[in-house]
Amino acid sequence: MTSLDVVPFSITPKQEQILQGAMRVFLSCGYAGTSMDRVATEAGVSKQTIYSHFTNKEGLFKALLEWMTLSRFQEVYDGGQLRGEPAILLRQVAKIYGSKVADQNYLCLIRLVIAESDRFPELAKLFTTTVIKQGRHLLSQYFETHPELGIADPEAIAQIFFGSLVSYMLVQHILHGKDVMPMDYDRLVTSLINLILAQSNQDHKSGSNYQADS
Amino acid sequence: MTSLDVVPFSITPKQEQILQGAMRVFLSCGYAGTSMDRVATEAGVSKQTIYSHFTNKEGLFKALLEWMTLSRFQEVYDGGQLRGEPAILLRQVAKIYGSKVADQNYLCLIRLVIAESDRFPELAKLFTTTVIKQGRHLLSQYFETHPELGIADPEAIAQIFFGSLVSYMLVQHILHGKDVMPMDYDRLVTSLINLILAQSNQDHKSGSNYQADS
DNA sequence: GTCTATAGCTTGATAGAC
DNA sequence: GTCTATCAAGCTATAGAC
Repeated sequence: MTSLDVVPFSITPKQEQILQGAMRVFLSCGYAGTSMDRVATEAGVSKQTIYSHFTNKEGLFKALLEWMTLSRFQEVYDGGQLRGEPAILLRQVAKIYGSKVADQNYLCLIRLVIAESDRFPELAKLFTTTVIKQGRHLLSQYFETHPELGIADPEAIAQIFFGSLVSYMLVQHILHGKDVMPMDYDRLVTSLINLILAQSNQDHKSGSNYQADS
Repeated sequence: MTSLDVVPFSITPKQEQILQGAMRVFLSCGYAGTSMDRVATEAGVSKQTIYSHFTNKEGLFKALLEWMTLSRFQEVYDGGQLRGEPAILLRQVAKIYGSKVADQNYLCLIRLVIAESDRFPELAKLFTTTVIKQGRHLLSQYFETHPELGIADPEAIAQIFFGSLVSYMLVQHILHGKDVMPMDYDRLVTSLINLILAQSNQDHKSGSNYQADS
């Protein structure tokens, strides 16, 4: 029923031509706001050509988002395990993340995935699994192999790390936070790294600072 | 030109009836996916009645989002300054935030604001200013009045705090992360609070842990 | 103020020539 | 495989009765 689990992407030149056009329209107009006529014009093909390669509007949309999600992030996460000095590595990860995500096309992809997350939940899950889960897992593993950092819950801290970066991009660049509450990216990253690395400078009385009340 | 700066909201019963219907349709179908016929049916009025109260589809949409944004969050932020023991207060803020935002209608509002942030940037700015900026400011002020916490950059830490919560809600509930990478809210909040409060347990050699490389 | 009826246009999808 | 031509359905917005 769905081709999301295993995706052997082989794209013909014609299909890529169509997807490039579809990308321009879908990313700026959304799913409902995009007309197949407009896609045909933008891609430089006739409408029927689109329908012969992709079943219908829904099929074209799914193919586009799978294509963008997978092709974009396999170039980031193919490095395997993370290595290096904590302070330098964390800053490097934040820098790579910032430069990859701050790209206009990529921000629009995120916005579109969010916008259609109810109509196309499988695409949202694909995005979450491919992009966010893998990032969290890699960083979590790094924390686990560096017990000297004194991190009690690596998975949660990794989620906080990426979550802070995600919400920064979302609020600053998509929700126009840069106009009404600007904040320098380096400044945020610096505070974030100091926060995490400060764990290793104290005696580890883990969990002594709070009392859960549930 | 825009009525976003000062919003003296006085809604007649008829207008509220229309907005209630419009809310149901817009929140689940998006802007382009919503038809005025459907709104009319859902609200139990005729189409022309809508056009006589709100100029056009765009006017109805703007009025709806302003109404929802402002009415929802004045009940959260009217408490003024934050007070109390840090560990307890931070957990309380996270709890209130979690219960307010985890609401289905509110998640849909966020999704809609993000989805239309390019077509309606003013609405995105209103949302950012009303919801996120105010929260960050209140928490930042709290940190400033509690120097014993050893927080070097209150504004950045406040952004990290709310950013972690925002991205949790976004990834878990909107992007279906709860299905592919579940994480307990309390677990995240606990790690987050420990991270922030750990600053006070170490000697404050601020900025000694990293080296900026820009 | 609120309704019904409809104008004028665009939509997703298809048929048939080449 | 790719094109032009076309269909039925749905769209925003308005006109005019009451």
